[in-house]
Amino acid sequence: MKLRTRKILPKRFYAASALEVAPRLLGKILCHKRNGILTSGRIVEVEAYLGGEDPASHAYRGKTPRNAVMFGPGGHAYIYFTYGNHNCMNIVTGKEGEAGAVLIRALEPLDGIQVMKRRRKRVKKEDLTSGPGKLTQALGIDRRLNGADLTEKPLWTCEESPNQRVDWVATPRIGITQAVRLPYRFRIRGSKFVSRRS
DNA sequence: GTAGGGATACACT
DNA sequence: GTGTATCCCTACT
Repeated sequence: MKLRTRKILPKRFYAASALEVAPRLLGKILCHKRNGILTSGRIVEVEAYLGGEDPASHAYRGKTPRNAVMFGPGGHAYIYFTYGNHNCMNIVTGKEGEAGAVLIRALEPLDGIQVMKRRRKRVKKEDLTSGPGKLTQALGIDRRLNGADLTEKPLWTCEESPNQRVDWVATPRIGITQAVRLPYRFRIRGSKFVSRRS
């Protein structure tokens, strides 16, 4: 991986609503350093989840121990365990007290690809991070990082060039049973690394 | 197409 | 405290 200047995204990047922040996260880079090993990937697919007005959101029925960080200030990680096997990572958005988060659905692997292959027991680059449960496994992210501040190590988000243009499309979210028609899923157009389900 | 897997939330006692 | 329906999924057939 060639070294380029990567700037950590500031807190204010996450201050807007999940619907606004979600497309802006496309093209940004998610990094995790664990045991001295860096793994990272470019965000190519996300979904926005709002608060009380979004029936598909964990925050829809109000604050609980699980979803509490969704109600905190933006710029933190909301990580939960589901289906008995998988962790999913969201990025909390908005101000303290208002719920909202962006689910990271897929990445394009950048750093630590050999480590990802070992963790995933897969060799194809397209199989490493092309789904929300896959990417947390590849990057070694689990619930211990729930609530982590994304402007600091070991888990953070950054960008290579501030004004880069990203060509994206909005489509309905997937894997949910409520509010399935809302176009709250955002993908980089043409990326090979987006998730498969639809 | 579906088995697998475990946490969570909520309705009940 | 217990029962149970559900879940922002993956890997296999």
